Amino acid sequence: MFDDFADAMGELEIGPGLFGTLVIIEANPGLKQTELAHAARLDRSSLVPALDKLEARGLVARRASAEDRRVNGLWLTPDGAALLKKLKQRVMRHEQHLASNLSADERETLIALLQRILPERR
Amino acid sequence: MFDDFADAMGELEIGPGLFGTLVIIEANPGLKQTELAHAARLDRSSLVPALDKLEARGLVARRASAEDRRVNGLWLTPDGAALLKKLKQRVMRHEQHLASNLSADERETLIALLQRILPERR
DNA sequence: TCCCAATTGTTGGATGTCAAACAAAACCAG
DNA sequence: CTGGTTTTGTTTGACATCCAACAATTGGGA
Repeated sequence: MFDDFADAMGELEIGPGLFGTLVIIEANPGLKQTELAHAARLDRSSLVPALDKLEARGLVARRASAEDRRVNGLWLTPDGAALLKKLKQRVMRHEQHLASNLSADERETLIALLQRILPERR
Repeated sequence: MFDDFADAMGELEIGPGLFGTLVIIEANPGLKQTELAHAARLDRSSLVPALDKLEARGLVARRASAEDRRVNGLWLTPDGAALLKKLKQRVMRHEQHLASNLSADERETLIALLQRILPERR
C-alpha cells in the first residue's frame, strides 16, 4: 500500500507522514508542535526534522507565538496550501485505486469494521 | 495495535517483525536468508542484524550449506521452537483481544475484504 | 515575591529499515 | 579451462522514529 501511495504521489516527494502533517496543519492553523505531534501520533522530537524539511521547502511556517515565547505556531504557506490541494487529489486517486475491487457498500462495511477494532488511543 | 502487540508479548522481547521471522523459519526449515527476506518483505541487509540478534539469543541457527558455500540455511533451535510456541499463544490472545468487538461473522467479512484490497506483490 | 514544578522545542543516542557497494562463491559462454 | 556475470551475505551510509536529557520559559504555591 505504501508503494502504491508513493506511486500516486509521483514526483511530489511527499510520503504518508508528511501528507498527514499537512492535512492536520491545514485543519488547525496556528497549532503548536506538541499538539501536532499528538494528533499525528508522533513523538515531539520526531516532528523537528519533518517540520525542518517542510519549512525548507516553503510549505509550512513556524511563527513564534506572542503569548507564550516557548511556542511555535504552525501555518501552511500559500505554496503549502496549493501543494496540499494537489496532494489530496492524488491521495483520492490512490484510495480509489486501492479499493477498486470493492463496491461502495463493501467499502463502507470495511471502514466500519476497521473502526470497531481500533484500540482506544492511549 | 503495535502497542497492544507489545503488551501481549510482555517480557519476551519479540516484536512483530521477529515473530514473523520465526514463523517463516519454522514453516520453511533450512530457508536461506535471501528467501526469508523476500517472504518477510524485508531487504536482505535488514535481516542481518535481526538474525544476529536471534542467533545471539540462541533461537535461530545459521548453518552453512554443503552444496553452496555462499548460503546460510536457517533453522529454529529447540529453544527457538519452544519460545515460538509460547509466542503463538500470546499472539492469538492479542488478536482475539483486538477483534473482541467483532462477531465471528464480522471477523471473516473483515478478513475477506482486506484480502481483496491487497495489491499484488511486486 | 521567589523558588520549584511543568511545558515546549530541541539535541543526542539507540534502533530498524532501505539502497548501494563489496568480496566470496557459483555459474556459464566461448 | 577461463574470464565475465550472477547470486549471497555483509558492510556502510542515509533516514525516520523513539526515548531521555536539556535550556528556556511559564505558572503556581509558600
